[in-house]
Amino acid sequence: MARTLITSAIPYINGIKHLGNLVGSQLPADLYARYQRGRGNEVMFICATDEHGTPAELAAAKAGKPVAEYCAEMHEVQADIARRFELSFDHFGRSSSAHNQKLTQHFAVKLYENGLIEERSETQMYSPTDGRYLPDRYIEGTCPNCGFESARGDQCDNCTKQLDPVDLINPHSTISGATDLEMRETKHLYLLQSKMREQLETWIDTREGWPVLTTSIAKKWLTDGDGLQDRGITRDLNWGVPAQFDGAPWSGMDGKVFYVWFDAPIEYIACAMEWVDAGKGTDWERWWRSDKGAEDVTYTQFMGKDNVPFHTLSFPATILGSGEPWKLVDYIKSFNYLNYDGGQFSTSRGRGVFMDQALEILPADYWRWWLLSHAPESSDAEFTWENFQVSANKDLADVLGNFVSRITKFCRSKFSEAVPEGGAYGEQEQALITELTDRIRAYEGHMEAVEVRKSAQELRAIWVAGNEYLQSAAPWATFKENPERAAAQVRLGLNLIRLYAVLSMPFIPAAASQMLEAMGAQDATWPGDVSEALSALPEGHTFTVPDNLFRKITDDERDDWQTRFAGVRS
RNA sequence: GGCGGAGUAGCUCAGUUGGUUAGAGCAGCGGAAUCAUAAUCCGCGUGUCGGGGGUUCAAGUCCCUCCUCCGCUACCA
Repeated sequence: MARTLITSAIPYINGIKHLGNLVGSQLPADLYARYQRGRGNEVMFICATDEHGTPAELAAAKAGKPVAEYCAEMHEVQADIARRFELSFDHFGRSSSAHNQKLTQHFAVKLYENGLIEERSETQMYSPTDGRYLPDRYIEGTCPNCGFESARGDQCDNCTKQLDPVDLINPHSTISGATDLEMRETKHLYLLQSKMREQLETWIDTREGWPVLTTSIAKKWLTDGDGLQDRGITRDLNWGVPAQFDGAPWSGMDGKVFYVWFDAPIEYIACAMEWVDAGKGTDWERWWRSDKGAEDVTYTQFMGKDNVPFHTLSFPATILGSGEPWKLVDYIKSFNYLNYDGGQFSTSRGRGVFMDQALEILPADYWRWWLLSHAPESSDAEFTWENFQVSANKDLADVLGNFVSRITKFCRSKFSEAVPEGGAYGEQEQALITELTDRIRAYEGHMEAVEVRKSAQELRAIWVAGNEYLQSAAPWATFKENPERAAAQVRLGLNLIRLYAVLSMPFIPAAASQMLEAMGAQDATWPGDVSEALSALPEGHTFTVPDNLFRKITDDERDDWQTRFAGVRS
């Protein structure tokens, strides 16, 4: 049995994520995990909250809570929403876990021992009023280049020129507005990624079939300017993995923590340890240690394009640089951005639909289907309410939902709520089986290749094939002259419902479960031989007519939502 | 500025290593059917493949150039 390790980029703790965040990592990762499980493979699907860094501290302060308490609460909020979206994580961990702290420190020691970490002194903006060092983008001032008054310390939004905070005229803190900023000398640990440039480039160059988006971003960072740069992996913050600890081969790092991008990917591993603690499994090493059973694991990562440099370069540098046999990623699936109705989704400005709001409006399946069938794979994609309404109504309600409805109701009215007996499958049925076999094999191919949109397209075509069959077989007509023939046709139709449930489970798990339940199906194994799969419900097997699987989105609702979500999230 | 992605039918998008009349879904028009959620099925596409130039027997696909949109640009995560 093949084993698949799947990780989704871990969402930042700072608030509820919007649909763009969801479709960029967690949702496609869930699709793939569900598919692999459906195929009978052993799966470990990991996600967590990313809890460290300046924004977490500031959000906690704004909420008037200690940061640990704030993170614990927000973790629960995100975990609850993930459950309601039916994201099937085997474990949803926390980057602030004790396991991650210990493992992060372990990696740092190994990297240091291997000559890949060194101390460097630098000067940083410090704000006495805020009592903290300020990252460049938390400082604003007048751009020395174009005179724009709200230029950020890292880059001017007006003239796009890259800046250094010390260049700004009248610099001030964006947190407090304080202007008494001063440059202070501070010491940090640097990960010497430049020493690993060749090794990383060779690794990237030998990956096959990776998305262009993934490799092009990685190559750019490897070759741009002087090539891959060393990176500071500590920060002057209170909240995070302490950089000074028992057994640390350096000193003077008191009061500093590791940079969130250093410890966040390590949480992928630590999360498996949390999974053991939670009593969900016993052996995390057979997933993560090549010397302890993970050599035959296939590891796939999902993320938005902004995460690519850290997953193609920084994290592999950590893994490879440790010199220890940790599992390295086999395939990196990256996504472009989803835009919202002519602009960007914006967490800070509250623009667009957020995960909790989406679920207040409609069940998860509607969102899952639209988002996945329009996943921003080849380029940025756009969410519009009209497109959402049309897709959901047409694909889910009309093509799939109505198919289930028409066949079950016809059977109930002309036969009973049991699979009709008599008659036999003939040429027409054989033709359908042939078509479905081709399409299911194509569907599998697209899923294996993590081609999300193509998979959705193929699944839809599989649903359509059922309607085509019913239309040409016309059991309502044959019933009048040849009830036996109609019985066989309806029997096939009912079996299609069960088959569709199995195939659709990765996309729309709730509806798929309803279909299985209505059909009283015990067997939900993936179809090998389609002819066999369409005999799973035997003659005389009882079922119930389910409620309509999907209701239609009305024009009024669409207009209402469009207005409601146009402005700022309250 | 640099780098990357994108530009194909009214809309959303497919188009492997260049190879016959450029495809799908939706919308639109016509028809069939009446089991079903006014659902379904069938038929109907003359598109300067962003503009221009080039290579080739052959270019949506390769090369050059220009235009437009988006993203990244290393201390947000």
